[in-house]
Amino acid sequence: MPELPEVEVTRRGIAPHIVGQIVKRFNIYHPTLRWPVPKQLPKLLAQQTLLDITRRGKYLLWQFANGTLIMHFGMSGKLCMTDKNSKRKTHDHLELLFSNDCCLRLNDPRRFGCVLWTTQDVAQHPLLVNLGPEPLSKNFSVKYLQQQMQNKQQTIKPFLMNSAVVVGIGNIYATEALFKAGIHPELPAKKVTLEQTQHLVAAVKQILRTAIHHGGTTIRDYLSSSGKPGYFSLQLAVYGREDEPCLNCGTPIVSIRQAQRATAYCPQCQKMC
DNA sequence: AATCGCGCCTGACGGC
DNA sequence: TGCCGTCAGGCGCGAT
Repeated sequence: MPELPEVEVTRRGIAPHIVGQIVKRFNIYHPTLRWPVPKQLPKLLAQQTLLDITRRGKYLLWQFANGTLIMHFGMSGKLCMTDKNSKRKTHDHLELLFSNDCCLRLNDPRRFGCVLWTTQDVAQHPLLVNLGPEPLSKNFSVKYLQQQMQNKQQTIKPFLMNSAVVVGIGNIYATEALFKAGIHPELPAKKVTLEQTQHLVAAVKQILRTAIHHGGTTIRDYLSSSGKPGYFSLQLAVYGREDEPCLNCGTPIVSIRQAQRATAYCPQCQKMC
C-alpha cells in the first residue's frame, strides 16, 4: 500500500521525464475509481504543458496552466512508465502520453485510488484543505504534536494515522514509528509524555526519510511493472511479525486490532508510561 | 465535537 | 484442482 514515501519516490522518479512536456493524449480505460474519473479530462488536458508535479500527503498534484490533476493511489495504485505501444495490463485504468513519447499508466487493482480535476487553488480542495502538516516539515514538531495530543482520549496509534493531525502516516509506518519510539500503541494520546513525544517525532521523520531513501535506490523497479514498492526493501521491525521475536529483546511480538487495523507491538519494549 | 465503523474492491491464502 | 470464505487496508462519510 503506497504511503507517503512511495508517493514521493514516484514523484521524484517521473518528474524529470515529464515536467515541461506537453500532453499528447489522455486515455481513460476504466473510469470507475473511488470516484468517477472526470469524462472531460482527455479534452481538458490535450496539448497542455505539465508545469510541475508536486505532492501533498499521499496526493500527487499535476499542475497545468488550466488546472490541477489530483491523483491518489489508494491501497494498490501505482504508476508505470512504459512504452506507448506496450500491451496494456489488467487494471491499467488510464494513461498519460507526453510529447516526448513518455507514457504513464495508472494501475490500481482495488480501485481505491482517485483521479480528479480542479481549476481552483488545489490547497483549498475539499480533499486537501483539512490536512495536517507534512511529517518531514518543521511544522511537524514536538510542540505541535504535544498541542494536538492535549485532551485527546483516542489511543496514539489511530491518532497518528489521522491525516488532520499529520499526513502520510499509514498503518505500516505508524506501527513502526511507535515501536522505534518505545510507545505502547494503546496509550491515550493525552498521556504521551514530553520525552515520548520527542522520540515519536524523531522516529516518524527518520523512518520516512529512510523509506524515501531506500525507495530512491529501487526507483527503476518501482516504476516498472515488475517493481516492488520501496517499503519492501525496508527492514520492518514489528509490522507483520506477530509471534516472532522482538529485534530488541526477543519477546514475541503481539498483534492486536485498533480501529479495524492490525497493530503489532512488543509488550516489553513499548510502554504505557 | 470527537470518535467509531462501514464500504468501496481485488488478490492472496487457507480449508475442505 | 478448485471453489469459497476470510482478510487486508486508505480514507471519506454517515452514525453515534
